[in-house]
Amino acid sequence: MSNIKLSKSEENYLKSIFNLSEFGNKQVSTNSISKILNIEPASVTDMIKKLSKKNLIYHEKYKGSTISKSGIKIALQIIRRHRLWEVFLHDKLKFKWDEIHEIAEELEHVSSEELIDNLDKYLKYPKIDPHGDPIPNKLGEIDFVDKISISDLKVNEKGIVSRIINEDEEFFNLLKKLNIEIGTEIKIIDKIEYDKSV
Amino acid sequence: MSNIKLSKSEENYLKSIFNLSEFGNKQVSTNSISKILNIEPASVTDMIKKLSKKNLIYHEKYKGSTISKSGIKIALQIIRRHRLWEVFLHDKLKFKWDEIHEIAEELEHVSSEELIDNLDKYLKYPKIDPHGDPIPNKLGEIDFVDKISISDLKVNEKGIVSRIINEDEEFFNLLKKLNIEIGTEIKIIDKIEYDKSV
DNA sequence: TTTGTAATTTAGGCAAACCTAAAAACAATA
DNA sequence: TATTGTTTTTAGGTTTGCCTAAATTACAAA
Repeated sequence: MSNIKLSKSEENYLKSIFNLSEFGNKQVSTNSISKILNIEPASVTDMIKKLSKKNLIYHEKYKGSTISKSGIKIALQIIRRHRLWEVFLHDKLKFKWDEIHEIAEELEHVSSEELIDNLDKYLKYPKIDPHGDPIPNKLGEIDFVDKISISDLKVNEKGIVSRIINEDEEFFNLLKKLNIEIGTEIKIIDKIEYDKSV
Repeated sequence: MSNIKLSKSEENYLKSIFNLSEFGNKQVSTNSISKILNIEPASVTDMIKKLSKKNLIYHEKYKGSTISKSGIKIALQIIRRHRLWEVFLHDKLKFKWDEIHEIAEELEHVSSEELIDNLDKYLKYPKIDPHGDPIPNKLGEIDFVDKISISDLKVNEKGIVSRIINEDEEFFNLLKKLNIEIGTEIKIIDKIEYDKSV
């Protein structure tokens, strides 16, 4: 069951809805999907109808959308593919960690299960991707690791960068200039309210 | 110039036209494209118009199509991607050589030049793919190797299988049963006219 | 040279995934 | 509660890549 091949678009919507919903717990507004995918709200409504008909999400008119169990399952597989490809691109093809996202965004839609399983094996079943994000296994299970946000660290406390969430280019460049990568030990020197400095 | 991103469809047409044209030398009929791509002739005509407008092929109404220089260039790049991915799938991910074609068919459309260059490097610049077909380099140049067709071998002559052209499943299965792979030494025992036996 | 058939093109349609403009529902607050 | 502003949906288009049916052209055989 649930082996209906989805289009690239459908996959991207599902992934976004999953991400916005915080593991399927929150209702997601049409507007937020629109913003994240850079697609007009009217078009988002179209796709919401389509995904609803396939029971991948539930939709309450004018209220918002919730991702279903089977929707979550699929979203986790897409995320799994994405992150495995990121590991490959970074570890094997020697791409910088700030160049891999875009390419993985394409590769994640190549939909051979055998391909992903063999890739997983080849990479020795990695648990996190080069950004420090956990990689779901074949069953969609995620190995969580204790982590706190840098903005929750207090002044003078130390930590090790294990995950970089913000994905815009400016931020990437800032980190690059500061030589900050996954594994780098950092120490909070000062904090600006509504922000944080390192 | 010529850096207009092509759609998956356009790429597939271009690749087929190139293959049918024998390196751009022959005119290709609408019908032959239709058959190879499993798309109705009327639709092929549509796409021919589109590719003509982009100067990737020349078309004489009711006569046939010829691939242009820039068309060939692009086709070779697609073939390069396809064959590099096949090497990866076979050598690294340990797919059987008869499973790789279909997956490479998808991967070849992921259009990052840097990705392909890094993959090429990672695979140590292979010259042939697991089927024995030559892999064009970054510039589209191909390293030819002397080869003759098995049907041109005479009775009792020996040869080494270096390339398997026929791509349908039945034929794959036959070769598998006979344990024939790239590199296998074969000897012609008998010949049936209009066919060949090993 | 005519004619019949096969190949090709034209014409008109459809689904997917977008869009803009306008209507409807909801929410916030005066 | 009435009004205003924001979100969401509906309605109607567009492009891409396909389809079927019908018309046109090419070509070979009588």
